[in-house]
Amino acid sequence: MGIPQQLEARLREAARVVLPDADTAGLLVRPCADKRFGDYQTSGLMPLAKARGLDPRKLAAEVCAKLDVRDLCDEVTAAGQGFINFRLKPAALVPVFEAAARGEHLFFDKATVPRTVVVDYSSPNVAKPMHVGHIRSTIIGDSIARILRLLGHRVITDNHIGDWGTQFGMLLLGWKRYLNPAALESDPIAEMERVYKLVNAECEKDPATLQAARAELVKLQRGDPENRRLWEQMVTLSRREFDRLYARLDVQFDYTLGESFYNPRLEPLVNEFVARGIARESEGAIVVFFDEPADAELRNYPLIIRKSDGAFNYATTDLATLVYRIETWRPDEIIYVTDARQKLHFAQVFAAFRRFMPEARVRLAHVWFGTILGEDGKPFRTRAGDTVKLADLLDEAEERALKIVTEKNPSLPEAQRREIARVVGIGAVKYADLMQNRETDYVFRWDKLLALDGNTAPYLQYAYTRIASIFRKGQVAQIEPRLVFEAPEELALAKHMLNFGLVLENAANEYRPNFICNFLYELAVRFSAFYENCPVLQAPEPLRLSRLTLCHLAAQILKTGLGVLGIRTLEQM
RNA sequence: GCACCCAUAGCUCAAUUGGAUAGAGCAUCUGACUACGGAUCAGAAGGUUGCAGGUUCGACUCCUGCUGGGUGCGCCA
Repeated sequence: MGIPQQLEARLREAARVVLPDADTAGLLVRPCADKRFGDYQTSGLMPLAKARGLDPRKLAAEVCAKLDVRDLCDEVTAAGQGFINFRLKPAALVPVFEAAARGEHLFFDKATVPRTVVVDYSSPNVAKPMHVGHIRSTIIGDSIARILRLLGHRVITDNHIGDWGTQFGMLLLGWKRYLNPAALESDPIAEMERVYKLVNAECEKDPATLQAARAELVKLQRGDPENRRLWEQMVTLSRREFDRLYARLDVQFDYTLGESFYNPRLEPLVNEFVARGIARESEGAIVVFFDEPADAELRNYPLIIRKSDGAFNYATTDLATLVYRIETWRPDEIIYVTDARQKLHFAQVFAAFRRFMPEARVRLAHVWFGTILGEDGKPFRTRAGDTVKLADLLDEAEERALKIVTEKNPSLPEAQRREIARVVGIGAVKYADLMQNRETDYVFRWDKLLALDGNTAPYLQYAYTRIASIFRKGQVAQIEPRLVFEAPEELALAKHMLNFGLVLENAANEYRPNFICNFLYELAVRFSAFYENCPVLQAPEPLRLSRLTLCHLAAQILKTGLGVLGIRTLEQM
């Protein structure tokens, strides 16, 4: 158990002595925002005092008197309106750090009760290029999956690709009429997109073309062998392109079960909804109405699960997907990572699902993120103007990084510079996206995504390489863990590391990778201060070993923390 | 029309169950390279947290109203 967790446990014990019947679940110990107060604080006694009509200062003082943390803290004080502040005793860090340096832990605990969590993210559409709009879902989803895995949970990632739907009528028609085989060879998705757009434009003017496209769709849906074959080819070609991008992004999926996978399940599902009275016919469609008090906010937003023409829509597919996941993996939780525009849709699907399987205890989370805006602050519309393809963005990022690596380190062989540029460029793009609160709208700016200075991934990677450089230069392979504190920068660095576990937990609970970015950036800032003020290799023993221990652990946290963001570290850059 | 989301420094963003004096980066200005990588560091400046009320010991955070922007709303996904 980590130090903040121990403080919290002791605090709760003391609070129970003073207030035997109190619910201490809300009694949390958190790092002090202002270090002048101490290292950790609790503000949780004030609500308890208020509920009982007690004087919060007095309560804090009483709990403080019962609090036995002499082994961990120099100073524990009741302060302000009813806070308790803790200041750690440097000696208390020694066993924790020595254990960490021996590889026994890295300042976090694995979950005692592992959960099974399905994470649904990325979900590109067949025959369309992945553009910047897919970056957030892919990167945030991947990071959430990595965080949960690090914390010891069983994670199942599933890429719910758009491989079915009405667009295939036009695609099939376009394929048959306008396909350029050579273009398909060199850039399949671009060519599929081209013929799709051609037919789409034609349909708007010419009813006959629209009719023909619909006929192709019907043939596909009825299992026509020719159309089925073409459709399979479209899916295969698209997935090959997606996989190329996922490889560049270092993103993997356990499953890629697209919408088409659920086709056989749609009709039986709708029938059961109707048979059980959850859905009913309305204006020719089959609709779920939310008339129960629990679903009051959806009262005016019914959910169509079968269209009046008999076809199913994405709500049907999402419900079938949900049921399949429950039956197949028995998850404790399912996480959907999509943009904010789908909030109502998921609220509807989740509510319909609760009616269908009220006994399911699964937690359903729609992890949404802000709309992508252009630099003018208006929504970034792919249809209207320039769509920035993800592949082009990554190319540009790597090019910029290569230029800088070549400037800084011209003596490195080109292959190595290219590899560094790849890790730095992709890392910068990911970090720029992950570091901000996912709920705020996302302004797409080349400069922001490709920035290599300031609070960016390269800054963190650079801190890591400086540490690697120390070990290289000192020819230090293994260290005997020691810990002595001389300079204030050493203590500040060490204390920060203790919070890695809290941050991982918070990031997992709130689905907010940016908490980890903040933590790592602060770690790197503290490391830089340490680096400026505390010579390592030239320090006399035992200071040298102690500083090497701090360096080693800071590097481990940087590597692991960047790792759960999907960002790699380098020994040299 | 109804619902949801957002508004924080010039710009892009943080702010850990409602907690103490709202923090970073970029840009601007001033400094620091004969210590382990200057993709760095130290410092300055920059704020009526959209407006007006309310709840609270305490509000960027919760409630109400308003302004401005965005998104969605039975047969696209």
